[in-house]
Amino acid sequence: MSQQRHGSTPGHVRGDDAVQAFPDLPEATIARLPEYLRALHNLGEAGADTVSSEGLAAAAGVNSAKLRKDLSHLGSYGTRGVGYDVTLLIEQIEYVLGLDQRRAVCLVGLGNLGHALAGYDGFASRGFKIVALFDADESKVGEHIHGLAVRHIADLGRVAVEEKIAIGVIATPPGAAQAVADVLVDAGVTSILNFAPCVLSVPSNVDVRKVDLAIELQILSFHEHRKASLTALPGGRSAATAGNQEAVGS
Amino acid sequence: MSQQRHGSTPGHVRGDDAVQAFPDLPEATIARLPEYLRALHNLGEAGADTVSSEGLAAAAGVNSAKLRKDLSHLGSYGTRGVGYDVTLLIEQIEYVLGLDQRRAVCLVGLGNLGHALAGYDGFASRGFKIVALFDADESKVGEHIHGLAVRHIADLGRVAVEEKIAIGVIATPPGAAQAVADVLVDAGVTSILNFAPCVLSVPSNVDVRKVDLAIELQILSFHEHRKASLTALPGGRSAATAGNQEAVGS
DNA sequence: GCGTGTGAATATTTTCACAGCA
DNA sequence: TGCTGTGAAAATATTCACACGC
Repeated sequence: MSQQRHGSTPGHVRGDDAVQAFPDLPEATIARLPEYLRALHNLGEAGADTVSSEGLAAAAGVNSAKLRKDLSHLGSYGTRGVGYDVTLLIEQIEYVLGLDQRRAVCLVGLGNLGHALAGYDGFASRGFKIVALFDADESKVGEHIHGLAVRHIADLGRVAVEEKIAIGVIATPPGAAQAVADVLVDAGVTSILNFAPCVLSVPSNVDVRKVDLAIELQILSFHEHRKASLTALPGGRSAATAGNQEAVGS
Repeated sequence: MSQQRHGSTPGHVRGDDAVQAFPDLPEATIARLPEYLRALHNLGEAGADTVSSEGLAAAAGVNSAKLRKDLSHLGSYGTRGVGYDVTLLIEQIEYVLGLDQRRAVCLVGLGNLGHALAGYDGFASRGFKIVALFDADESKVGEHIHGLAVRHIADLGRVAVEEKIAIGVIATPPGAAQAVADVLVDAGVTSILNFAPCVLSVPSNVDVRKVDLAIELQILSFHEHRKASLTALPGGRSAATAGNQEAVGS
């Protein structure tokens, strides 16, 4: 789902400069670590000191085998017969995700969505700080949104360097997104979260993740369509298909 | 990334009531179809009648082999030596995704994010119509947002049935999300898009997709962290790792 | 010749099932 | 005994490379 491949030189030629700061985690595992982290924080706040793979898996909505395999990639932080130490595991995952250092984020495009993102608590509370807002619309420049002044996009390059921006969030219309990405890249930003429904072209050292709300709905639409066609079938399996989240609501 | 598994009874026992309305498409393929569709619409508007797998792949940010394999699951809609007919392929993908019928969507939770979603053009323009807004906050009820009145969440069940809601979008705080999901499920809604950072527990016939903005940033943070640790290495590979989007920005 | 459609090869991810440690 | 950590097996997904039809 990530748009990038990472790690290891081609052909599996490794083991040379082997003392790598990171075990190279499977991409699928990385994508789940934040969910484990959130679940652990919940459990911690609820007063749990330790949690079993079964319990954490339920809280994170995965099955326990997958969770254990994922965590085993980080090393051994569990105790057999007991479970995982909540605090220790939080620290460990935060370290791996690089959340021990708070990263500066800038947000470009303050339309509907940009406004909402600027005010989204979840960023601040989970290791990120929005330090600058940009828009191309002169009439928006100077406006204060959730305590931050909107700057003109022409200042993006300079400010990105000054403020040591680590991640750029693009919430512009699709037509403007590539130009914004180019400016971010020129300013040395190597991670981009793109909400614009378009493909961005960036150098190979830059990571792009894309969130497209309409795509999510379209995927759901497919499943609706399919469910409808199944129930209409002769031997239809009573409308229910197999499998689902293992979780038991918090 | 989907939280559900779909299709086919366990153990691959199929071929009985085999005349299925759908080829059972791989989940990974389904997740990419909306992106192909968007790219095709762009190409169509730009005046293209046909497009090669190479061209469409570039516009969608994937490689051409993957694209051809994906499309081959839908059937044969290309012409060897020529490419794909843009209009025909659009129709075909829209049919498979069930976008030929416009689906009714309701949105629950009109905080920051909910507001933005209520006004998001991308929904209307890509096959969906928001037909109702709900919030638990009495002071918000009655307020008009982008032409729709906010209703009290107590009406959700009734309205969902009346309006034949196909998809529920949850943009409430995490503490309220499970209760909202329960109401949606009771009202017969079988597809949920969840923006609340929590796991939802639902029956197996209900599909849940989750979008968590902070998780996306945390995944990027991991890659930042790793890139930083690589450049600090002795034999570090010049900061650039392998592979990236094949796309050339529109 | 060009570019789709596809079988075969590879890579990745998930799941199983159980050995081993507290 | 209970639960982690992990090899091995199964299932999915991606990539290769080329036969085939326009």
